[in-house]
Formats: sequence, C-alpha cells, structure tokens
Amino acid sequence: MAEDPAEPLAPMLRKLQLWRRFDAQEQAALLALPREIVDLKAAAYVVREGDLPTHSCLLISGLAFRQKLTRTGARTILAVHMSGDVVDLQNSLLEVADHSVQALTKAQVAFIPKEAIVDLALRFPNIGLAMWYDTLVDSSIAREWMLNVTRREGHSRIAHIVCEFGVRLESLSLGLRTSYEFPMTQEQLADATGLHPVHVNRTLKELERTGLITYTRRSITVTNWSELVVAGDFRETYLHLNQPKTSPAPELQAPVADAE
Amino acid sequence: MAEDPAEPLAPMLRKLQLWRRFDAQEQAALLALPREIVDLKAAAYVVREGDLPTHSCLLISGLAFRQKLTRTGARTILAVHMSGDVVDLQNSLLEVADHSVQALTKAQVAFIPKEAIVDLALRFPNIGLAMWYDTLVDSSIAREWMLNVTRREGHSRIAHIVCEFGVRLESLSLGLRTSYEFPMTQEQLADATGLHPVHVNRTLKELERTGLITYTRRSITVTNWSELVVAGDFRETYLHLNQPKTSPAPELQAPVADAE
DNA sequence: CGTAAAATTGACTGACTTCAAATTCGGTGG
DNA sequence: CCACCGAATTTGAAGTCAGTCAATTTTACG
Repeated sequence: MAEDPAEPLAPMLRKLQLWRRFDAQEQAALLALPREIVDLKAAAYVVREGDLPTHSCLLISGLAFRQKLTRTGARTILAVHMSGDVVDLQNSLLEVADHSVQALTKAQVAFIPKEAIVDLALRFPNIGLAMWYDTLVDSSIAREWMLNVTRREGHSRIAHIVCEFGVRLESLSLGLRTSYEFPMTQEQLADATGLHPVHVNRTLKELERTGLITYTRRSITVTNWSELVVAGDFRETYLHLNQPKTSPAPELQAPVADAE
Repeated sequence: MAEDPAEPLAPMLRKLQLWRRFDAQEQAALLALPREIVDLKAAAYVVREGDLPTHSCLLISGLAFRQKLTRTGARTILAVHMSGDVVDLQNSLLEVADHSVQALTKAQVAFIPKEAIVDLALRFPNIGLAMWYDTLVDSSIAREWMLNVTRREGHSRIAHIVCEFGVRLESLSLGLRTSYEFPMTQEQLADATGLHPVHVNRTLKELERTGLITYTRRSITVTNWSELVVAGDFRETYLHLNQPKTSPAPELQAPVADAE
C-alpha cells in the first residue's frame, strides 16, 4: 500500500511488468512520464462519456469503475479497476470517450497527457506492447463479464463476481480471496451483473443462507470457496495472471537476421 | 470484394489505416508479413478456447464470430468480425485463448505467426499503435454490446444489432445500412443478444409487424431507419468510424525537442 | 440525535423461458 | 424435375426468474 511517494507511477510499472520485462532505460522513461497527481473523492468522475479526453489516468490507490448509460438512464458497470491499472487506456487514446469512468472509493490518480503515452509507445515499443497487452487483459475480463451477464443465473452472476474480486485483490495483496473489503453498494453490484438491486439483495441473502459467504455492508468473507467457485462457474484463466513474462525484448536483440 | 490476390493482406492495411497513416516502408513491411492463406467452411474453428495460439488470423473475406461457453454449455457470441479485421489480435497475443473463434460463413483467412506480429510492432511502432487502436475499437463495440444485453429490452437489443450491422457493412461497402445480407441464424442472434431463440423469433416478427424491418431467412431490409434507431437506442459513436487519421507519425518527426 | 442513503421485506406483475409440436426451407440424390 | 431429409423457423401453452412498486428498517456520519 505504502508506495514511495517519490515514484507515484511505480504501481503502473509493477503492473506492466506482469506482461513484459523492462530494462533500466525503459523503467526510467516510464517513471518519468509527465503527470499530475490528484486526490479524488468517491464518485468523482475521471472521464465523462462524450468528452474529448486529453489525458490517460493511472489509478494509484483506491478503486474505480467504468460505466455506460442507455438513453433512458439505465446503467451498466463495465469494469472495476484497482491499483496500478491505467484506467482508460481503453478510452483516452480514441477521439471521443464512449463511456464514463468514476471513482468507486476515494482514490489517488495520476493524469498523464495522452501524447506522452503515445510518444512513450513510439520511443519504447516494448512498453507499447506491454500497454497493449494490458488492454487485452481488460478485454478478456470484459468477455467473461459478458458471458456472466447473458448466460448465468442471478446467483451465479453474484458468486462469479465475488470470486473474481477475491482473486484480483489477493493478487495485488489488497486482501485474501476468502476475505476482503468490498466497497460496492448493492445498486452498483446490480449494474455490474445486469440485475435489479432488489434481486441482488435477495441473492446475497440466499448465498449467506446456503453458507457460501458472509456479507456485511462493506466486506465479504467466503465461507465455502470451492462451492462458491462451482456456483459461479468461476475458472480464473481469463484473468491471465499466470502470463509468463517475456524476457527483456528478445526481438530487439536479433532484429537483423530475418530468416524467412 | 475483388482484392488483388497478389496482396492478400491488403484488407488489413486498409483497416489499420483508418487509425494511423503508414509510410511506404511501413506499408511494405505489413504486406510482407509471413502468412498462410486458408479457405474455411462455415462453422470451421479458427481458435478454440484453451488453445495456445501460435498465429493471429486476418479475415480476408466472409464473416467470423467469437464465442465463449459456460460450463453447462450455454453460449454467448461476443463479437462478429468482417473483412479486414484481424480477428483475435485479442486472443492470440496472450498465452492461452480464453474464447473461441469460428467462421460464420465460408471465409478466406490469413494465418500470421504471432511473433511476426510482435516483431512488426517492435520494428514499426506506428503499426503497433494502429493495431492497438484497432483492438481498442473492438473493445468499444464490446462495451456497447454489454450495455445492450444488460439494460435494453429484447426488441431493443435486436433493433440495435440490426442497426450496427447495417452501418458496419455499409462502411465496408458490403451492403447498405437499410438492406444487407444477414447470414446469422436466429439461434446465433439469440446468443449475441442474450435472449432465447424462440423469443428472437417472436421479436423479429414484431419488428416486421410494426413496419420497422423486413426479414427473410438470410437478409434484412430496414423499412423505417429512424424508428429503428430509436427502438434500438442506437448512437453510432461507439463504432469510432470517424476517428480522424493521425498524419504520418508526427511524433517521430520531432522527438528531440521535449518541451515540458 | 437527526438525516439521508442504503438495505431490507412483501406482494404482485410481466418479460422472457421452457417445452413440445408443426411447418418451412434449402440442398441433395434419384 | 421432384421427392426427401435435416436444419432452421414458427407457433402455442404454460411456467418462472427476476422486475416493479412501495413501505419499512438499518446504517453511516456529521
């Protein structure tokens, strides 16, 4: 949790090095990205749908989520982001933001000019690849959510998202998969699972009654992990947490010999 | 439709140049990618969930779709791809395929070794950026689909997808937005909208009865575009078709002066 | 302590699913 | 050209999961 305040971009470096290894020069360039550190209150907007974003946003601490609305105001929550995620590499590289990003809890973020991101990707293609990979993993999670909300029943949807948050938070050392802080309201949980808040409430109660979880207003304890995994049809491959790191840009070491 | 057979990768070049302009060297490098051209029958698999993919797949002609299954066999269709799409830039760069890709119609594809893609991105960062952008647009469409299946009613979901295919096919000169070939079965349409095939059938009938579309087994004519747009809550921003092309890699022209 | 947001509960409704059977279509072989 | 077959579509009837509406209780927090 206690990041070196002198290196606010360290969480981004750590996250991207899940996908590619960086040499000293690449690490320095990344940490030297121009940025503005901002403290956000819960529910503060990072980007609004329709904006022409000028910055990307790194989440240093706290949680954030992406959302999209129908014309009638119904909401879907598309993703929940955690420390180290460059929230909205998805959004801000394209011209117009097609969805909004909002802080879920109070959060510390770094705004990075989008040209600086593009420039970094052009000067250090290895970092560009890592950022690309990172957005691909986001997409993979989005696909699993799509499956979740279209083809699983209510109690499975809830069970699945409870499993996912546990594994993700544990991978960041922000909790245990069987016990973690859970700051979403039931209404937000409903928008993340395509259900109605009332039904989410009843489903949580049912998961408690059947002994799978204990739920208090802002925390979750899983009391029967293996049954919860079955109930949620949870298979964690889609999180790509075991992606083997590619050693430092081997392609750059032998680019001349192009045997074909 | 009639692409120069000497340049089978031309559709990919055309598509990527929607996002970035390439100079002659970049264009040549892209067209020279190693590849194997394959003709696929309808329903043939390109990648299966769980595979360790070694190739990316460019769709030269025909349609393809991505899908994912629950443990009990229920299916969701995540995306439909058209000519020029590098189906599964999404999938094949990561270690394990988290979903399957299948031909929707008979199709011609080019398999490109994934190292060749990574190598191209490292040698020509401008092309790397274009491919990244391309996957971001895919993600944007995926987000709209998520909104569609979670927060719109059945008839809206169908109306929305009918609008989307019209606009996308028209942008590729493969049809008119108000009249196009539509090779999906009602069962596939159900899996793309999170509905049951029986309900899809009834909904299509209702859209016909109310005069919005005419539907025959394998083609759609929109008889009232503006009402269909309203019914489907369709706003085409998310397709990012008006993304202004960035002129040839300006960042590369002045990388020295880094005024901050 | 007071207040607003969030959670909870009950009664009722309905959009969509399920099951099952009939019909149509497209291609194939005689 | 026509009969045939499996897949896709269509239709009907009945059931249910989740939504809706509305009121009450709990909680966080100043």
